[in-house]
Amino acid sequence: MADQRQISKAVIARLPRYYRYLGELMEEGIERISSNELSARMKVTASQIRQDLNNFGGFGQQGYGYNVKYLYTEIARILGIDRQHNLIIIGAGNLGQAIANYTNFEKRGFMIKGMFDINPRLIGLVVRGVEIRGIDDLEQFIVENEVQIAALTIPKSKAPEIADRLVKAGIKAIWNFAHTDLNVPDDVVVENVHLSESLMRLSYRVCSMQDERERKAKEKLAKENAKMHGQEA
Amino acid sequence: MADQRQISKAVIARLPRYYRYLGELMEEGIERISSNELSARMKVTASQIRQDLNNFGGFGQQGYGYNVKYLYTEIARILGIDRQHNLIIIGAGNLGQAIANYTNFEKRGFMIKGMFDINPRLIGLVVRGVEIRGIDDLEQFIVENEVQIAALTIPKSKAPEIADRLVKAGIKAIWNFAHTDLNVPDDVVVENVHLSESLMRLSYRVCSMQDERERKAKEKLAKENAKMHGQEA
DNA sequence: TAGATTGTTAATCGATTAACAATC
DNA sequence: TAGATTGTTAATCGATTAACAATC
Repeated sequence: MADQRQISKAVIARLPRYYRYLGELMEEGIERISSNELSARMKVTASQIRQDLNNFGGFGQQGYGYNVKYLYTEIARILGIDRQHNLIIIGAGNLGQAIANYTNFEKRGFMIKGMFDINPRLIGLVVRGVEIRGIDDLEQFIVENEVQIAALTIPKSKAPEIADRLVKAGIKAIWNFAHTDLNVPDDVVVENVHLSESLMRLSYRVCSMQDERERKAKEKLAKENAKMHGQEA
Repeated sequence: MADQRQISKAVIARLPRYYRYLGELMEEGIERISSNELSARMKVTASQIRQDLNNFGGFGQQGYGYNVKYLYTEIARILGIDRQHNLIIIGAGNLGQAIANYTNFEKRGFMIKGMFDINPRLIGLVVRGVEIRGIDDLEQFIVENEVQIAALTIPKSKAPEIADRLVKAGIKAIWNFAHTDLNVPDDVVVENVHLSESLMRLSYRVCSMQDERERKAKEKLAKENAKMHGQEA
């Protein structure tokens, strides 16, 4: 039931993707799937799928494969999305509202209990049934509503201070969209979503793709040139 | 000048973080830094820093360390953020607008040329000087404005169809926020930002932290119990 | 039973860390 | 020059892939 020894970060990172594909299989009405078939769909090796899943126990059956529905619920359990998580959003700008409006989060057990902002013009507004509050009420609200997770969608300048307040108020995890790293105690989880870093990685890949294209084009040209001269000679 | 052999994905993933820290060092007015000092700040090994940077050439100097400003501009060059990238945003909801409103992207050379949506009530609105257009104009706009990158902030149901249109129109990269994987040719870059997967990873980590806490508490209790009985005997 | 496919061990590959000679 | 710190090679560690016996 409890997770045995330390599972590698790479495995955890892949689990949600398995979960997504299993959900799609269920929608397609597929009842069972072999690691080989899933491997073809997901473009990972069948070996990796079996290895990954076996970190948590044997969910398959020799000669049969995996039962889609069973595996789906098991992964949900492993990820902890079969339980309810109370969540607040700090920063009610576009990003905060985007998160508030994504209904699927609630399907996965992430209940948005409140939103907070310092902008007086936003305070009092209601987004998807959730009222935007002033940041002063933060600590009390966290305790009263048993909030475990805070999404931090505020500018980086305010982030460290708010993070400290969240930690002191007993928050268990911070979903950090601020463009900075946070210093928190070891037992507080920080999951970073650094969009600017993601965009830079994309930039790198675009540029190296471009470089490769140019290199190949040059190579081709050189080859053709050599051939031409060969014909002339 | 051109990147030599294939650099590992892990190294690329770390570059933007180096860039961020170097930017902060510059703001603090620090001119030079050793791999050891940087290692302490960033909480990675000095060895890894030197190894990473040396993939792209020797930016440091023995006995001195690294010149912050020089390294900063070199990493910018490697990441390709010293050049201009023309970008469009498809999907002008909260997430699309959040991206449009993040001014730092433009500082890094990402120019938001246009926004698109199917919602007629959004079409014609202007976000940060960028007009929201109907999706019909997509192909023509991409060609006329030499758009290289498209941020896809639309529901997953529409994503594959739009991705196809983008590819046919000659887009070089897709920054994909839709909750699905995209099938594109090998020479089109896809950088995924799957927020729901990020939140599930956070969920896993919160739960296993909780498990660990409980395990430790139980252990402690057992030990204390044993001690008590020892005293009694 | 025979065929299929898992669970799991062993082999390979790649990434990180340690160590140190080169050199500023 | 002596001290500091890089660049780079070697050693270690971890993750992925291959292979196959177990078993449904």
